[in-house]
Amino acid sequence: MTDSPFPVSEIVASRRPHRKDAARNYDALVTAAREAFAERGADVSLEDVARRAGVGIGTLYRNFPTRRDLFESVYADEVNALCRAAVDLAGLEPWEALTSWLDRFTGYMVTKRAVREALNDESEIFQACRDSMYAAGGPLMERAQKAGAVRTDMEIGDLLRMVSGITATAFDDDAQRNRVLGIALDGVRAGR
Amino acid sequence: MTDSPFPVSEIVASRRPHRKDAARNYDALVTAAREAFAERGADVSLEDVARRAGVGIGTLYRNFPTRRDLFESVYADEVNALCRAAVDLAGLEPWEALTSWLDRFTGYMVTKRAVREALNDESEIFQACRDSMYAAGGPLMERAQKAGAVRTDMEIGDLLRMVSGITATAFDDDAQRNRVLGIALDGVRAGR
DNA sequence: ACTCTACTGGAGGCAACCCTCCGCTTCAAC
DNA sequence: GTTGAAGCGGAGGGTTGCCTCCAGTAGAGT
Repeated sequence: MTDSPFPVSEIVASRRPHRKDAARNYDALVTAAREAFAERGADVSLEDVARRAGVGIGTLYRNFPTRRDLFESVYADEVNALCRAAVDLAGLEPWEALTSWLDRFTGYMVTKRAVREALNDESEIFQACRDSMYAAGGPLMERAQKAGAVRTDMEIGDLLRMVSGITATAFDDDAQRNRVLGIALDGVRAGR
Repeated sequence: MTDSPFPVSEIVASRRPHRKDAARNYDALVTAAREAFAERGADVSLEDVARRAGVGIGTLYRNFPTRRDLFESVYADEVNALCRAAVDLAGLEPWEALTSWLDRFTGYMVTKRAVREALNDESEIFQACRDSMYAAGGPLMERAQKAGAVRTDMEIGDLLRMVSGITATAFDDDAQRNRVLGIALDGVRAGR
């Protein structure tokens, strides 16, 4: 919509079709795919996604010629939301702001099982997503570093990989996941 | 073979068939499967595994009626090796011993992409694997805790999940992976 | 050496999913 | 309101992987 400092916004907008029914179907597909990826992993059957979205399989293929195209759109959508969240957090204390954002990160990243691979993908759109995410999270990180809350021998990419790795693994329950994440984040704090 | 404190050893031994050709094929299958899982993920085609092992698909299915059976055997094999490694490390300094073992952990766990799920699986054999692994790693952990090297508000299960989560994610290179792992392990050290 | 048993391997039927294609429908511009 | 273009959906052909079944083969005890 409005211009944004994050390249991913352009991409998200440019892919959505113009006609009314087409746009509605496009949205339904992305939503359905997000849910499907979240609960059955990144290799759900595309037929299943189309069914969830209430559209024909042909419509899915017209919008997303390959599985990757679909995943890219879902992912870009989440990154986009995440970038906007980073801006809203500027008011908080540096460490607080950073961890709150990481919280959102684990929340939005419903596609997390597949994010692992996306993080190292060379394609243009993933590049843009990564750049946008670093552009969103980098400042929070640097601010926390300048404030002496975060060690200076690491960067935002390290942190995101750490967090996404941990949150993507299976735990007994959320309590354990948070505990472990907290421990790892203790390693991130400055001054040991 | 010889009796061992780790339940997983029994299981590994009990599954291997007696006849010579059968045993040879069994071994070939487990090895082929380990390689295949390592390089193409846990959903390789079983036909491919059989081909790698140089046996017919029928032979594979006789030994391993389901994909899960095959994965269990590969996994149990690795856990078994890992348990034995833990015993050998008793001589080192507590912290050193623990981190060396974690090193082996990430090395042996070629099946790591699938380990994530295995860690929470309820089946008998995974239970035994988990128990064995905790029995092997637990003492190293506790020793490090008694020595004041590791924080006391966590246990071996937390640590293994943390490590396996991080090592299973994609990184630019090994240097980054080790750096991030090191940071997380700093959070594990006592006395912050 | 012989036999009986356990094991072998791959042909083939089945199911799932992929993706294309095209007759029908809906939109929006005029 | 008309019309042409854009979009719709699902039938169906192709591919791939799963798993069974059984005629043939090789090991172990005698």
